[in-house]
Amino acid sequence: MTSQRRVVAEVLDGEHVHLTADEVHARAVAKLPEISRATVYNTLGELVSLGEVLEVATDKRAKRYDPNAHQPHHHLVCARCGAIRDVHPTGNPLADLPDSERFGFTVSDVEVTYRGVCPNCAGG
Amino acid sequence: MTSQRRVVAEVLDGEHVHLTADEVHARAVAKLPEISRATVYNTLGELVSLGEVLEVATDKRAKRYDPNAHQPHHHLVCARCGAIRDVHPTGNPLADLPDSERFGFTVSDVEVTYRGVCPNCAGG
DNA sequence: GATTGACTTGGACTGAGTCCAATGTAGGAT
DNA sequence: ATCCTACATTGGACTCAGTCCAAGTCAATC
Repeated sequence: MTSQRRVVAEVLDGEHVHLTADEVHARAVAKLPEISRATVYNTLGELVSLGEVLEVATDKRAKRYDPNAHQPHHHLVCARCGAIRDVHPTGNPLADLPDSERFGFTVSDVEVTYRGVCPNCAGG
Repeated sequence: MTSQRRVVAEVLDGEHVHLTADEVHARAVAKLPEISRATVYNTLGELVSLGEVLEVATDKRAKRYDPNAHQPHHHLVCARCGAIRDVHPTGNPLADLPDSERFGFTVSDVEVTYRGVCPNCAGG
């Protein structure tokens, strides 16, 4: 493990962060001025492969990186400001997909994104 | 309504299509050779605003446009080849999000994406 | 101290999408 | 039928996120 990778891992440390790659890069630069974007992308890619970090694509702009990979959860996104909260719905959506709706697929994963308006945006 | 818009609407006609904007453009060009990409994007954007077509962002590449907007449904995506099927799970995931997990948001919508491997990719 | 191989760098490149000024056109007014 | 005008279309430049690659760096090994 190199100093660059350590810095990227440190940036992602913390529970409720959902940073874009560029935001990760910006924060990494603050700690290690000459780290490059390419290295940040490489390291994020490795962390994702290792299962340490999740990619979330809640908006259609940049992917976000979610360090809370070990507790399964879904996301609630504000349609106005883009704020993201981790949420834990009851029930298991995988169980809600009957065999007749699986078309022979081996279904392994489900991703749920709730959309709405956050109190800040609603209040203003 | 102009001929360009008619052509875009025609391309999207059909139940189980999930085309990217470029694919829509390619098919539109086959019917109306000089239609531009910008017009295809404009028209798709309007159809989305009108609620006639849904944007789906199942992979991290191009958005796809789903003309099946009037029957609520979710998507099942093959992790290998990207094939997309419309699915209709039982249950209502909105009801599965308790108030305590809404953080004051006004939640209006939920999007569920199942991932797995399709029979083609599994068999090969 | 030289070799090695993995890691990093920066810049060029790609793909998807947006923006904008110039041009074209549908369809109502005359 | 012709004219007008507001709106639609065009194409090209631009942005943004991300990938690729050749060259450079570094640490551990021989």
